[in-house]
Amino acid sequence: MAIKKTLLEDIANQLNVSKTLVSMVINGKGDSYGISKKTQKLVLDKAQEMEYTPNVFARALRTGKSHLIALLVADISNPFYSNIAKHIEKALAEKGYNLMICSTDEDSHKEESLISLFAEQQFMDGLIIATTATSGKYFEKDKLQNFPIVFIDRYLPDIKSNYVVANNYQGSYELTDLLIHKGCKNILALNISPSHISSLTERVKGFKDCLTKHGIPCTNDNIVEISFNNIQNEVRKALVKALKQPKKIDAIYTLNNNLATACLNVFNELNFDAEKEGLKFASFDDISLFDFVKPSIISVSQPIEQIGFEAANLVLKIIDNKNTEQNEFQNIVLPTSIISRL
Amino acid sequence: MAIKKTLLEDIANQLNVSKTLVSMVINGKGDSYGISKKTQKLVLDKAQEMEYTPNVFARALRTGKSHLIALLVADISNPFYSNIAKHIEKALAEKGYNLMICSTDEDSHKEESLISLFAEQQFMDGLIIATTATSGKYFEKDKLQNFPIVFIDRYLPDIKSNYVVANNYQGSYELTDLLIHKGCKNILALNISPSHISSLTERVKGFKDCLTKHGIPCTNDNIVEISFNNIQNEVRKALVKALKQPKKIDAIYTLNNNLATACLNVFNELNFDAEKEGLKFASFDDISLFDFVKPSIISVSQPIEQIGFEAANLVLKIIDNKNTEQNEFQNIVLPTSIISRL
DNA sequence: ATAAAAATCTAAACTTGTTTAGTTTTTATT
DNA sequence: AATAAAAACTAAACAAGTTTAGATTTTTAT
Repeated sequence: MAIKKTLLEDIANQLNVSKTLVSMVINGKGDSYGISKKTQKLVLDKAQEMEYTPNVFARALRTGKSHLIALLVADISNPFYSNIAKHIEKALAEKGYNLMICSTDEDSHKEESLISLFAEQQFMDGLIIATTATSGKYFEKDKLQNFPIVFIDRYLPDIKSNYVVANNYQGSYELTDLLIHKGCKNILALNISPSHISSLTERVKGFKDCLTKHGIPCTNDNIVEISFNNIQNEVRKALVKALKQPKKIDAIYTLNNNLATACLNVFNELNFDAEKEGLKFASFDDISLFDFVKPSIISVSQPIEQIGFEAANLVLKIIDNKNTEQNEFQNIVLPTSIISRL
Repeated sequence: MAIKKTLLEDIANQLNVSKTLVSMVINGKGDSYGISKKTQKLVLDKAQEMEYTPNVFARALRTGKSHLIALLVADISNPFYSNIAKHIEKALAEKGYNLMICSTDEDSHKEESLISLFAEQQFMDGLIIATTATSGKYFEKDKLQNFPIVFIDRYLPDIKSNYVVANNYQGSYELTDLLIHKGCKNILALNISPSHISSLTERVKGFKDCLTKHGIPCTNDNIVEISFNNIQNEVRKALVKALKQPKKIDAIYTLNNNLATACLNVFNELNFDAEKEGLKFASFDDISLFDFVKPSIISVSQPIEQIGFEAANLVLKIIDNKNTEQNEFQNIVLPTSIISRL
């Protein structure tokens, strides 16, 4: 029924040569191993004729290289991650690597078991990860020491590592600055938990520092934390509470795109017209559809294409350098831009 | 430097048993091979202690099963696909399978070379694909005959296959019907090319059939085709042309979400207020942010979660049935729903 | 105590490539 | 023509598991 796959040996038998020779030629090492041009052509032609495709597993088993890179993110349906994924995939494909994408659901146990599956026993040649880990402890285990890992979006401040991130502090600072210049004095920031991840702590810091610089006090009421697994309900509760406080808030700043969407939903539910109420709406992370959303959204746009490109190339570079035992960590911080829409 | 990985043999040596035995126990076949409970516990404990993880490649090479499923879509950054991907991944993970996602960019050459890489030599145990192929010819080649493939979103009418799709005809018909009931008489539909794919032809058919039923003529001017690689420019051209036609259009219906976004962009560019102009805006594919977009969008929402779930389970079912040579193709067509937002 | 039966375990083959260490063939040199 | 050097090629080991066929050991029955 199923057609038998062509093996190296089948080609070798047809041509009366050794499978060693066939392997060498197929891998483009014919010249360096001194295989005559004539024989090389014979092999290549026969391989094509028999539609030979190498068995990925046999090759990976022997060479220890799978040409697979894993991408671990909290949620591949988040446009921020799916767009990064697209650009990573593209950059990797150009170098003959394939990408394997998995979601961790912001669950560090799931993250660890995926890393264990992928990194140990060299299933993957490398890993690009938006980690949900609290600390770098897990990444310090012996078995991961020599494994190429590039952190994106978030890094772990307590360990040295390779990472590619946006300048979250700067972006958040600038956005806050813009709001203040537009006259906002009582901004409600919505943060998401787990909030220990670096991108969020830096956004919070940028927000607070900017308020401080402008002499605006920042109380506990100014930053509310929403849990990842119950966004919609908690945002509703937070907004309802904030909107009926005596000291009127004049801006809402959501610290990522999930929160922004949840906020918009609540506005709809409550039939709340932010623009009419003189409330500015701002968010970290830009989505293309934000251009058409009401109320208009002031946002911080991350250099998504560049993050993907840099991450892909960095992980490949580390893989190449693996033998040379170079141990210098690369930290790439990319600038964000404000999209003001006003 | 790098810590040596634990092998089956290491465990066997430590316990003075054969690696055969260790393999059996680790794979949960201890009982069926009559390994004593005591020995099983010893092995399991030692494996845990030594942090054993099997080499995926050696296992896959010997068993011919990788526990990997590939998902091929045109563009993983399209929210429709990334959301499906998320649900597929979830359903597969529950059964111990991992998902590998790749983009084809609507390029059938890229699609074929990925399929060749994945399907031949059993790199993947199965494939879920939103194909960009024009015909089923490629999928009829001998080497793919016994390979588990599930088509999603689009199927190929000229071959028998397993597929999970939304009822594109019905959804499009209902949407058109709604527009007509709202008084629209001259609807401009924007289609995307390559337009041969089944989801689009059926949406077009639903659109046309509904017009016909209502006695509304459908001319060439009513359906404009936009090419995937130049969406923004071509949509602009099409809209500019349509808007200055003598016979005023009273609705725009984009046949997928990419076109909807492009349209919105053009509205912005032209400073065109569709609602003020009495123009209804409708689209196949719903995105959550559509809830907040101006102009408001009438849309057809596909059962994304269900598509993902069904596709994942179908491919696993085919894999299970592979031995039993069952050859009945499953065709799952799921209902859509209209989101009217008016 | 001993044969038969049941329980427990293992040596070696096998999966399909890549690589090492070498052999055979051809060409060049004296 | 004999020898050295270069060119072209190959046998066998190897990667790390799984599986087959069979070997021990233990238990049961007489």
